[in-house]
Amino acid sequence: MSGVRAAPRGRIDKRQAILDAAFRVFARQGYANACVQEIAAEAGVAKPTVYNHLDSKERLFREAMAAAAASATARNLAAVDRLRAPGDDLRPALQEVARRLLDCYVDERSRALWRLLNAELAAFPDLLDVVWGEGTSRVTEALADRLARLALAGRLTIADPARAAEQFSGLLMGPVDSRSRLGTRQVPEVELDELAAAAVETFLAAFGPAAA
Amino acid sequence: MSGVRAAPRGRIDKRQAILDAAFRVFARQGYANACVQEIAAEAGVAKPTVYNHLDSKERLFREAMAAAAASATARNLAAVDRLRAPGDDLRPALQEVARRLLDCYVDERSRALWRLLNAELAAFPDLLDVVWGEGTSRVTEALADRLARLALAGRLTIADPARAAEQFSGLLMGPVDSRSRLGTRQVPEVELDELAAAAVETFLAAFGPAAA
Amino acid sequence: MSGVRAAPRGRIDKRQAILDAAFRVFARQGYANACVQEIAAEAGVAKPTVYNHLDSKERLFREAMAAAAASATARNLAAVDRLRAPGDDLRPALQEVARRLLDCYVDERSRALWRLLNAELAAFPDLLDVVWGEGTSRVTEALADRLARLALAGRLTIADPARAAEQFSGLLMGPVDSRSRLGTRQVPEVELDELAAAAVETFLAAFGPAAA
Amino acid sequence: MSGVRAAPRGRIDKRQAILDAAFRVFARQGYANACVQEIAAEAGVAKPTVYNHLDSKERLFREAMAAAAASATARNLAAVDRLRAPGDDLRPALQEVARRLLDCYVDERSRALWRLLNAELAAFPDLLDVVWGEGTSRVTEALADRLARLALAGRLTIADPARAAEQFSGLLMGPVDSRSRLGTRQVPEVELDELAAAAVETFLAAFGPAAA
DNA sequence: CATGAATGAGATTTCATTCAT
DNA sequence: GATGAATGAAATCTCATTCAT
Repeated sequence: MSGVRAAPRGRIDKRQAILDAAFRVFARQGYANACVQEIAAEAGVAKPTVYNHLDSKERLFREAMAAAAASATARNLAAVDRLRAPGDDLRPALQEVARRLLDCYVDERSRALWRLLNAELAAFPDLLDVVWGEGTSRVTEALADRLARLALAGRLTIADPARAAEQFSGLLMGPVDSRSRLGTRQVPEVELDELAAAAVETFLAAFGPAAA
Repeated sequence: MSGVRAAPRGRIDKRQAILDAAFRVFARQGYANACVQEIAAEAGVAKPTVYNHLDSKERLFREAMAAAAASATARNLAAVDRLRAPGDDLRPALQEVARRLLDCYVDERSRALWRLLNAELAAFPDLLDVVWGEGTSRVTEALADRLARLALAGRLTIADPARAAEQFSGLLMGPVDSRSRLGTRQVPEVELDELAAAAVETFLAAFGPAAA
Repeated sequence: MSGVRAAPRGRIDKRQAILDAAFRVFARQGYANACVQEIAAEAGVAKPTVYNHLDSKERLFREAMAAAAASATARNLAAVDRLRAPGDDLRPALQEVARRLLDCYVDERSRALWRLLNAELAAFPDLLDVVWGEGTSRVTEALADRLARLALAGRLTIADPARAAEQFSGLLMGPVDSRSRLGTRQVPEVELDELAAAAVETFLAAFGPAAA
Repeated sequence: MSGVRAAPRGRIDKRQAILDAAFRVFARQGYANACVQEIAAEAGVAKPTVYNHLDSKERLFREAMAAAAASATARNLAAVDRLRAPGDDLRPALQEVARRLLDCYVDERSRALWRLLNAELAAFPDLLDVVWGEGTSRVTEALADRLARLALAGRLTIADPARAAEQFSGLLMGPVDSRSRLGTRQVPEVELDELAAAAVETFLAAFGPAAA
């Protein structure tokens, strides 16, 4: 009666609401401790409704993880994409990338995704492909691609772009893990800025144009 | 030494056996999925015996984690200790430390400890103090101490030893996570050697005596 | 004949289709295990449509059973009716009746009806009236009637026709239950012939004209 | 402390109590409708205790059925055994056998066993071997054996003992099913006597020494 | 001290049934 | 009249934990 013969928006929204609720609950409780009851309550539906949309707790978990991974990957790739047009000076571009990647990394949902992936790797080995394969490794590859371009353009001195990309990530993630104590403490913005700057400093010392 | 008013060795041994079994089972199944039954079976005792030694599943988990963390920390500290007497050339010493730390990191029990820590951080926040505080952060501090000494001796150029130590770790852990796909693939020895060499290369480019 | 103020044929057909599907599903799964969902699917309609035609699973069951019972009874009565005009020699007529009753008995749907009746007797005591009262007992009575007529005509020697009819049935059902292992094995036609012949043989030995 | 170091009678008794309760509940409600909760309550134990003794509802059912079948079979065989020493006149011996078999047949537990067997044959095909194969068919064979001996001794005229035994059973079961309306009505003792007598009457007419 | 047996609490999942379209 | 979506109720099974021996 609403004129345009409303598309089944309700169905889509509800499925999405359930997946979102599921991820939140899994993030709080872990897979085994989370109970479907609570997910349903958090999504504002009855328990069987959850089972109408997703067949089982396992499926619920996989789909919620896949969705979270996709979203995290997108943000990471967007950050790396900043290197596409670096401008005259490379350093500020690299720092911006670094800073954005740190933002991704300290993001609540990203941390949760990471924790859950580590936690359930033994029980759900295929998550590795979904979360890591389609996520982290694609980001590293994208970064490696950009670095390779810059090396070709003579703006960096890199023999193995893949390893350079891995080290760039490591220079960010290692310290931020330490400063945030595995994500249990909020790291002030200014400290993140410093982390990014320090990582780029080290990276450029090793791979900058004058290197070697 | 036994015989004369026997020390309760059997009791201690059994307790240790239970804790070992517990860690193995927790590592395989995660905390929530592990059941005390199985731990008892793996330790070769009956279920109530487990409860005689450790009051509850929670306690069992905490103690097993603490023991594993202590052992991992010891290995890490031993690796770092190699920097106490670096020899004339710094590079081989750093490479040896790097290589030993990688060995620690890819170790089965270490990976399990890490997974469990991530997994149960929300449910057992105090694990952070036990595992990270007494473990990882002490290792980083020890490394920072060594680096600071070397800087004072003019053999490295380091403004912030803590950050340098964090970056050193990051240059190792980032790539090895990537190469081992979160520990699900065995990384060949030779590749670990290369990883260590590359990390030290980058580190020295940034913090070597000639740096800046 | 259609077109002109269409009789609600479609409705009737659909109701029948649902009842047929219901009986098939109940036969396969039993009452409690059958689910309305599956019945709807087997009938090619949606679940609420089933509820539009039949108010509840219980009702669905009763009606499906009643329909199956009516159909089985009709076949049985037709078989017995063969005795209405026995011909000169009684034996072949009796054998034909026996043979047809065996056919009814080994029929897939009949066996299912029987199984379901036994299974749900406790839960649906009224099924006894519908299935047995309107079915089996009417058949036995019809048979008794025929036998009584033949006794009156001096062609059989029967004191209690009801009991004779029951024994006639027993002589068929007992052996066929045994040979078919409760209907789980197909009994070859020739074996059914023999069973019929043997039953009639025994029956005539006891109740034949020369008996006494 | 009870002197003779009590054998683990409690365990055995409890298992038996559970199986008994299970059979009673299954008999009342059917397999699917029975719930373990109720079985536990009827046995006077907690639900998990049931699962400690029998792994699953299915297992519970199978064992309860097997036990009931064994007990029923034993009674039936004992009845048939009466033919071992028939005495001078065969008729009273046959009547006694018949009468005892009827007793077995109208027994509450036997009827329940029969109903459950029919009901769950589709879901548990192997019950056929346990209940029928080890039960009904063994009884029929035992009866056939006895009849064959009597035929050899010239006291009966039987070509096919197996079929004779099946018919003997049929002559009892058919009428008693009818009179008891599938076991829902109690048949008076005197009527059972008559049924037995009538069955033997017919049987002897067909297979008595003077037959044919 | 070690253990077999028992249990209270809670988890996943299924299903008959009803709205709103 | 037919259907997709939603739900209340209940069933099986598991597990941490405690007695009694």
